[in-house]
Order: sequence, then C-alpha cells, then structure tokens
Amino acid sequence: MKQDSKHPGGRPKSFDRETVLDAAVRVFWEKGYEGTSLDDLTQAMGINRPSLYATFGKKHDLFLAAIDRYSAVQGMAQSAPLREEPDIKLAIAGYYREIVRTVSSDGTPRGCLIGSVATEVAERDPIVREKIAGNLGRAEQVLDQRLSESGFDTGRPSGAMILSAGLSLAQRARLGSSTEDLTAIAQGYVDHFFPDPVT
Amino acid sequence: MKQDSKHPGGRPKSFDRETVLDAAVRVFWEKGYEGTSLDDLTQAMGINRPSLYATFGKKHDLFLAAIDRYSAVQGMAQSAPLREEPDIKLAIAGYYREIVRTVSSDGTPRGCLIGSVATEVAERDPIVREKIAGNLGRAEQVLDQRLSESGFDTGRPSGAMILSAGLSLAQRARLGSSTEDLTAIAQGYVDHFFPDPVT
DNA sequence: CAGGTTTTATACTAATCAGTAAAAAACATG
DNA sequence: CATGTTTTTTACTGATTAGTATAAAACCTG
Repeated sequence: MKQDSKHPGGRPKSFDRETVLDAAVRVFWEKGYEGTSLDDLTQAMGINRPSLYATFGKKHDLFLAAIDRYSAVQGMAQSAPLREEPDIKLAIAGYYREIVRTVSSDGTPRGCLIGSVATEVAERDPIVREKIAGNLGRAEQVLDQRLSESGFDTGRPSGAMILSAGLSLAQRARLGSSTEDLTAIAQGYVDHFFPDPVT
Repeated sequence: MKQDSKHPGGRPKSFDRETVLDAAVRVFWEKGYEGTSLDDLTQAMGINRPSLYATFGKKHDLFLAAIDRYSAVQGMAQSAPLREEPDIKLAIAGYYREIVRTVSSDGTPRGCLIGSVATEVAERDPIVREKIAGNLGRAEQVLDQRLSESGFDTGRPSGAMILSAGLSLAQRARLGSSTEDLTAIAQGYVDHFFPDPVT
C-alpha cells in the first residue's frame, strides 16, 4: 500500500509500522502483558504472526516498542502545556487536563499503560522496570525544571508530587472514576499546590 | 494437623486455610493475575489442585479471597497509627511508615497488591474493579474522618491526597526505589501536608 | 474393626500459549 | 518475462494453561 521511495525489491509491506504499533499499544493497555495473547495482537493489528515477528521481534520486544510509542505520544501531549503556558498554575492545570483526557477518553482503555500495566509487570521484569523508571524519572525532571523556572526552587511542590498526583488520576480512571470526577480532583490538586493568595 | 473441635468425620484437612491463602497472596502480589499459573499457586501453597478448588473455588475466586485477605492484614496495620497516634502529623507519618514497610519489605514482593496488581486487572474485570474501588474508598473515608477529627475539615489536605501519595509510594517501590528513598519521599509528603509554622 | 465421609494424590482433558517452518504471492530489476 | 528478494499465508510445533474425574488414603462414629 504505502512504501518508502526506495524499494530494494521484494514484496512490499502491506501495513504501516506505526499504525499497527498503535493497535498493539491499545491491546496491551487494555489487557496487560500476560493477559494479551499473540492472537489478540495479530487480530487487532491486522497482520499475521510471521509479519509481527519479522517487524517487532517476539512478544516482549513488541511490548517494549509499545511502551516507547505510548511514551512518545502521550509525553508530547502532556508536556505541551508545560512548554506553552507561561503561568505555572495554568501550566500544571493543562498538564492534568491532558492526563485526564488520556486516561478517561472514550475509545481507549482507562488508566495509563505505564502507570498501571508496565508498573505491574515491573516486579518480575527488570528490563521493563528500568525502562519506565527512566521514563518517569525524565517526566519528573521536566516538571522540576518547569517549577524551578517559575520560582518554585524550594521544592514545594516538587515534580515528584505533581507527577504522583497525575499518576493517581490514571489509577482512579482505571478504577472507574468519571471524567468529571477526575477533572474535579485534578482541580483540587492544582488549588492545593498553588493556592490563591488570601484577598 | 490442626482442626476445629467438632469434626463431622472424614479425612481432616492437612493445611490451614489462612496460611495457604497468605501464600496465594504472595504469588499474586509478585506475578499478577494472568501471570500466575495454578502450578505456581499449588507449589507455593503446598497443596494440590483439587484441594485448592475444594477450598477456594476457581482461580478467580481465589484471587478475590487473596484481595480480601491482603486488605484485612494491611489495612489493619496501616490504620493503626491513625487510631493510636493523637498528633495528626505523626499519625500520617506513621501511616506512611507502615506503607513503606509493606511495599519495600524484604521477603515480600515490592509494591501493593491492590494498587498495582488488582488495579491493572480492574480494566477488564468489573468484579475486581468494584471490590477494590470499595476498598480504597473506605480507606479514603478513614483518612478523611481522622483529618476532620483533627480540625482539617477544610479539606486541605484531603484524604484522597493522603491516599494517593501513599499509593505513589507503592508504585515507586515496584519500580525499584529503596526503603531509604521511600522514607525520605514520605517525609516530604508529611512536611508538605503539615508544614511547621514559621518560627 | 467395619461403614460412612471427607480430603488427598495422580492422572487426565481440551484449549490455548508463544514461536517457527515452508511455500505461495507480490514486488523491482535485468 | 525470467530472476532474485522480501512479505504474506497457512499450517504446525511442543509446552503450558485452567479445570476435573477417579481412586486411594485418613479420619470419626458405631
């Protein structure tokens, strides 16, 4: 169907790598790692088994690629307010707004692939553990830097607290909280971390 | 081996229900639900398969029983400081101390069976979802009541925030944070939620 | 110690699992 | 249109899965 301009000969691939990887993200996100079978994956991705192995390697490799893909897409969306909104309180509010949208959107599983699925697996999978520990560490750094640029060097609130509150939103989403509830809880966090001065 | 005083006849059970249930808790805690096989369970529990089915039902029933057992044991330990310590700041500090002990203790898996394993499963298992949503809701109520008794009716901090911070400690533990790191982070939460008045 | 009852141990089932072998199909190049 | 190269399709593998049938073993009561 589509293809890079140069083709070395041979039958062209019938699928786009990122498209089918997004489908795999979706399946792992919903069913977890052990809960996802290769039949689940091939059916959702619309490709057959040898194509999957040729493109992504074995199931564990595909899971790592799915984590990377998810991190790239969601990380970009969630950090946008931190880069674009000058007011720190509004920036964090936008950050939480993006999180709430991601973790409670119709059409995608509830919760967070990193915070729920990958973290659960991390106990028995050192590769996954180190990968997402790095991912979350970098997310924390982004928050810390934004906070320090806004004059919150004292570390109150810290990036770790902002991040943990965001992960708790994902956790609540997976347990069934509605978008409205999550939005209200997020607003509570924002007001708590950045209280308006008494008038 | 042990038995209730009245025995209706028949071969006595060779194991204690709570003892083998604790072993099942341990396995699910480490390996997750789908990641745990019945061979894993029977080996860890020291009983064979028909005994397991006769006592606990199928795998899903056993998982529910494991959640109840874990909630009872850990809930009692973690709420003890809330019941016994008069000073609210020290009470929350003790609450976090118990959490850190549970989620980063040697000899048990890292993290939280509820916050990590059961929450991950909740997306595709409504029974588990409602069960642990209720458990965490009750934990939040306990915190809210203790806070209101200590004069924090304004809802700052709220029980939800205290609980979410505690769950984040479990999450960090599963990602590899040491007991010392977790203790320091917990202290940061306590200082943040209950700042000392400026001298 | 015989009869009744419950739990144990062993072995089995059909289904599903992750991963691969082999051949057919679809392309670029000559 | 023949050749070489890559992907797709189909089918298969041995291992593992959750759950159960059957029979032996261990107990209490009479």
